[in-house]
Amino acid sequence: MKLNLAFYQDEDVVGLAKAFLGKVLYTNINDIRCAGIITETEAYAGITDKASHAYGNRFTRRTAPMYKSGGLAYVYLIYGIHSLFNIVTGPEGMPHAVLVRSVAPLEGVDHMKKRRNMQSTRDLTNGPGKLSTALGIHYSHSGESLEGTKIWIEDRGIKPTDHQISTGPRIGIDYAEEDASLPYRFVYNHGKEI
DNA sequence: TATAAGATTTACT
DNA sequence: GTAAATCTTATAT
Repeated sequence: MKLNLAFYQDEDVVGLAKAFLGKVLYTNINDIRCAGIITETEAYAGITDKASHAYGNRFTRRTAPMYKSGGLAYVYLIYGIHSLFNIVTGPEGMPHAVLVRSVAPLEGVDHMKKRRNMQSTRDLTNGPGKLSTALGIHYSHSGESLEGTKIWIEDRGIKPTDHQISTGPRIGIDYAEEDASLPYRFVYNHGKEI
């Protein structure tokens, strides 16, 4: 039930960011298997998006995976401390990516707690740096294929309804000027009946 | 080589 | 609510 490559290679990165809500992110790192339901995403739309690392067709060793065809991980270090996990989408040469900001713990919860040095599941994976730590994702995994055995995404039949999804501007990108207010952030209000 | 700044989290006041 | 932690990357000398 892994998502196939065609799913990732859609050109509509904003639509895809929404479509990833409810999908399940799996990792199998150091022989430890963990999974979480994706509950918050942000779209980063290629070379025209001032919030994107690939804005203005900027190509560096860090951003190189974004330019490949969809279905890879783009992971980078922020503030010297946290690895942030992104899904590379779109066809080759079009540097679209979807940042996973939050997941709900599903499998391997004890291992996640251990990695995060926590006792309860509260706030275990509700932030981009937190979920990477919990799932064992490190910036050295950047460029890793999502068709491989370390990191992948499955459809487990969880489908948020429209009234369970909230939309809003992206977080922490004040530098992006007018693009900072674009409604590219999607939240799955999972477990709540509104 | 040097410098500034960051898709954040956590601990402290 | 405010600030410190911490280091790679991008950009400039």
